[in-house]
Amino acid sequence: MARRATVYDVAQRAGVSIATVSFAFTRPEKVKPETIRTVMVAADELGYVPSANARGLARGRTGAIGLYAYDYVLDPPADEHAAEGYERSARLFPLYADEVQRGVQLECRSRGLALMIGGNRTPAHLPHVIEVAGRVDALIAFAGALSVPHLEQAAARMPVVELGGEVRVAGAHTVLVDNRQGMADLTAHLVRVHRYERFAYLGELGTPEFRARREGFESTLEEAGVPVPPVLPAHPGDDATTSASVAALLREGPLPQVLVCDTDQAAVVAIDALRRAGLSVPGDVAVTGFDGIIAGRLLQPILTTVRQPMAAIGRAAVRLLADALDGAEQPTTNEDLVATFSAGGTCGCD
Amino acid sequence: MARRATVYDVAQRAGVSIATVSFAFTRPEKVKPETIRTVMVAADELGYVPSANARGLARGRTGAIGLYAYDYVLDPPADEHAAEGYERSARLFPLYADEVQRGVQLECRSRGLALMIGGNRTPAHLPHVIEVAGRVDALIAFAGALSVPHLEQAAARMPVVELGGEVRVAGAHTVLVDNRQGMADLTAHLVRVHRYERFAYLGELGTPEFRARREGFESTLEEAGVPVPPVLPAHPGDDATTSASVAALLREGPLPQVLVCDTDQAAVVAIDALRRAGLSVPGDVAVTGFDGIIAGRLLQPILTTVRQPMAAIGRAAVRLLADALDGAEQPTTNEDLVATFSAGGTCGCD
DNA sequence: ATGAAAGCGCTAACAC
DNA sequence: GTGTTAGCGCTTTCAT
Repeated sequence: MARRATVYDVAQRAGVSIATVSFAFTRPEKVKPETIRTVMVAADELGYVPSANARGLARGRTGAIGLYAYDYVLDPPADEHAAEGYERSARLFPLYADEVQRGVQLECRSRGLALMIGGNRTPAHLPHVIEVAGRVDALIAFAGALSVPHLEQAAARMPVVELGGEVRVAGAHTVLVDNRQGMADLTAHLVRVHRYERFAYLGELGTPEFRARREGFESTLEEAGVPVPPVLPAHPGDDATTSASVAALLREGPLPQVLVCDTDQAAVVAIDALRRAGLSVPGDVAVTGFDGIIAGRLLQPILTTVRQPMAAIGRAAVRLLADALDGAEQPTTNEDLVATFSAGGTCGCD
Repeated sequence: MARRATVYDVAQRAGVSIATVSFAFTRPEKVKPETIRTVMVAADELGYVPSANARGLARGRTGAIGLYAYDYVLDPPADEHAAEGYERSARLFPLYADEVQRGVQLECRSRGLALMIGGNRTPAHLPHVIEVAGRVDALIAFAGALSVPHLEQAAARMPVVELGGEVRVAGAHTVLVDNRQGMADLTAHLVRVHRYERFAYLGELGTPEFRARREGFESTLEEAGVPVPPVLPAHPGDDATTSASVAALLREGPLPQVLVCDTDQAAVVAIDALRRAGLSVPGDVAVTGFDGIIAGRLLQPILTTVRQPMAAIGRAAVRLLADALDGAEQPTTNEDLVATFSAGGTCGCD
């Protein structure tokens, strides 16, 4: 590749100083129109492209924001076998994080912000997030994707917003969705409308949002005097575990009346597993999810779930950061969004 | 936000020189283990995060690659009215570019590359792509998203791969899909199996890939001695035009037997428009698409189309760039991928 | 094994 | 309105 043209080259060719070149690009109103034209011509001829690195160094800002997501959001199946089922899995459709990312992209675009999406394989002791943090002015992180210390470290040097979390880390802004209430609404529907009494619960407690969902579930059952089932393991991105949990449920019987899953993804996998086992959903077992991903809307019948405003979450995060970036040192803000119960057919309705 | 700690701070705290700090991070084998430990401790205490900008400046590389997509890929509906229909539109589902982007992300991630997704609102005369180009080591661009001069300008200073194009720009690598053959296969199916003779064609000729599709269509019809219809306008991201073209078709009659669309997105919109007009697809008019997006698989019946290996396209692009980046000055490579005819029900099959 | 010092390309005072 | 110049934080010879 040819050596990149620099301000010096352009300045020389245009017969002006490098400062003038710089001004011509960044503060055209301070430069004589004719001079600007001369500079632009020289720049074009040289194919000059300002170095974002140098600019960022000098300005102390990069003009980009970072997005840090879970690993599993992007990870493809490891082997060929998995890859086969993969084609038919929920992963074919955009999941929660994909939808949120789309919102982030849209908002970044309309604000002229570059978006940096982090990689991995980072040098030894540096957490992956640093890889991203070193090149952006602000950071968006999915709740649970970063340890609290790392979040705090990042928040100490730049605006950070945690997405969908329930924990308010010192210095980090948050975009919250009321997971607890959403799951409570869904559970209440199952108890009051369907009169279910034997529940099973598929999910995990690894992040604040999952815990909030579980809480909404537990508290509603307790209020209704319905026995609270244990948490059977299911992790986003690990469909095998979900299937295994369903298998265990079938093996150990008796079958619950309804299987409440803490993500749509788990619900989709669970329904598939149940149907393969010859059971009807919702005939033999009702199933519910959480998130509102597309795959759920494509099931027959449609998945009963709690819809998160995913794109809005992403947009809100960018908006928060953009404000923090040009506004003064703001107090940490928390944007609250609602999660809406959405009755489909898998809960037994219709 | 607190001032970021720099190498100087770390060096001072650890009682070493900045060079040693730098070495400790980048060439640990050249530094005494004990020194490394001292440095790391100091760095941790200070919450030191290397500045990617400074590093990039000094090294001449950023470690990031850029993705430049069409505007319409990301643009949300402009007004509220549009936003309403939006919910029901194909845009709900990932389109061609989204699927390709996913492939790009996956591959970047597994290679430890940061991915920069460009914004807009760029200073006057600089094309948007420059905004991205200034911050990355290599660039991926969708065919037609950039003018040839811009592509060449970018290619002069960094590895560039053009996605899905048919034109081989000087210095740019390409990932090609045989659009011509794909469309020829589809058209042949319509001619031989269904014996259609009255065709309509919805699409555009604005990019090499679209032109290639049209060529595959035309040549197949010509060989079969079937009259070649004109191109009725339909542009990705502009569903209104597509609907208008369908309306014109209905108004001006007689109805063709089959409507060949050069994208799935156009096909989905066209089918919707036809059905709203009280027509049956494929009963009254058969319709076909091109791309293989998810939305097409969800139609009743399934959309007949030509499937592009979208994720594979994205991955191939990154692979190409990564090779170019660490390999020597390579000749421009062209990766060829196939587009597979996929018979659904909208062509009249079943 | 470690330190000194010269850039990398650009911005932003501050002069003129 | 334009030029001079001192950094921005890091890498990287070249000495030591």
